[in-house]
Amino acid sequence: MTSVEHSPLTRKLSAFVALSDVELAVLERLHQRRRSFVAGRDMVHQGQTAQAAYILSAGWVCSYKLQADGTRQIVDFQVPGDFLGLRSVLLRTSDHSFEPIVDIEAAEVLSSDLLEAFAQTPRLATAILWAASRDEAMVVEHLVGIGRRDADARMAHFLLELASRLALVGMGSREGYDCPLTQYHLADALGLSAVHVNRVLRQLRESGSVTFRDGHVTIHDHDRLVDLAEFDPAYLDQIGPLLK
Amino acid sequence: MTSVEHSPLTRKLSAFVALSDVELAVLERLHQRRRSFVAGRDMVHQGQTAQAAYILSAGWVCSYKLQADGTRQIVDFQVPGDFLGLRSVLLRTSDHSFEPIVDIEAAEVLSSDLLEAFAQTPRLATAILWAASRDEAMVVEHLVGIGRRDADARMAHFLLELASRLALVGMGSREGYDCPLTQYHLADALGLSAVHVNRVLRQLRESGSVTFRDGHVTIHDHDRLVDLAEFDPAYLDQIGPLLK
DNA sequence: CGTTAGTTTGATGGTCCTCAAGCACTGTGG
DNA sequence: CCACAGTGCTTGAGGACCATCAAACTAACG
Repeated sequence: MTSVEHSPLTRKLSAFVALSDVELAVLERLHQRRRSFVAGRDMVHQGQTAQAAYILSAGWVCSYKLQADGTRQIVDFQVPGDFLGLRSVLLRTSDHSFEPIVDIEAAEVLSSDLLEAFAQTPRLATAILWAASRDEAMVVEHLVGIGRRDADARMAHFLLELASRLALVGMGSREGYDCPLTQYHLADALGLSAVHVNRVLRQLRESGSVTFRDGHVTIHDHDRLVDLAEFDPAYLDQIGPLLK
Repeated sequence: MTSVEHSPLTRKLSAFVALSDVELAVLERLHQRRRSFVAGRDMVHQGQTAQAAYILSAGWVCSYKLQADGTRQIVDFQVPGDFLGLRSVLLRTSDHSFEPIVDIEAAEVLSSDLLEAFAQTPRLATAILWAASRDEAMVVEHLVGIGRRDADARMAHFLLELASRLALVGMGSREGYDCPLTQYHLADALGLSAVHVNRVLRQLRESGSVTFRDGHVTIHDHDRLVDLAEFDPAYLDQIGPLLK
């Protein structure tokens, strides 16, 4: 490979905004402060005042809210190229916790780094705000799914969204992708019990739509899955170029 | 009353940030372009590229997403003092529709107005971004509710959140508030059927916690309701003063 | 005074939860 | 090398919660 290795975030943003060499350089410089976190130990706790955000470069993270009765609701997952706690930097809230699902690599981004980068390249600022707005749209879509889709459609939709997101950073395709989530993660994210998640997965597998097994999602029949989920990727694509 | 009449938004922001006279003036100037919309006719459609945001000054609005099968999910409600479509201005997406629930009064805010105001008073910019982040936290809490609370708790939580929000703009208290929503609105927001909403309301009424009738919510036993909902208002309060 | 929008209640059934138990695999210590 | 505990997956049985269908009732409105 002769080309420069780009970070997943760079790759993601480049899919939507043509970034100049200068902008690319600023973006890569945001990745200086490298950090590692081990699976299972929360990076940020609910209620904590965080002063830094992270750019995830390898591994998976989930952000969740714990309830008084012990149940938890996973709000969303972060995959390589995603920001983590961006809102907590721009403002000062951190209303949920972050847990690495596997050992992860992330770049710490201080508030000052970010503001400086924004000042240098406004177009980059727009691109990052775009990414943040896309994340928000995903939360809204998640809300719709839990409120108005049955378990099968919810699962199908979720697996398709992941496929889209991972494809954007070169970690999957329409045929499938690696996925370290357990059925408990799926349950906590989709508002189902782990037992029912298992049954839904079996149902999807036996119908020949998709198989989730041994950390790998295999999409057998993409069209059928899209039908089942009524999956409309508009909320992910943010139709049309953001910046020319 | 000898003091100046302030807009609901001003009132809301003032509860969290001490605004100077200059900042108050800039804020009031954002309210120049007054608009009216009639109940039931969408202000913004899903997919439309909106160039303006609105500050709601009177009436209620809901933002929702329609699905292919005809069901809809209400993502949140806007009450006086709330922004509408703020994200669509900063970026350019409008992934859901806005419907006035009653006839409303709103101030149209152009992208340029907003940027100008931000440039003049950075503290005001922070305050408005704070409000936006609070809205986002409400969506997250809504997600948690639909995913992990049963119908009674969901309803109780919803009614308490509204009480908090309305109290902030002087339109209600711990004892109750006026509320123009129908049981269909509640159903679409809470991910329930209208029939079940009715039963849940009856159950809450008969248990002496809260009564929702004839456009008015009466909270009989605030503590019981908080218990039932496991309501923790931390996500609304954004603890501590944002700016001194 | 019929029409429409919203509320109320009953009956029935499906989706999904809970409880319970067994299985496969991995890592750990005796 | 084997017992064992831990984690995650799988399947069955029974039941709760909530959806759906159906119908009656009220109030507002032209």
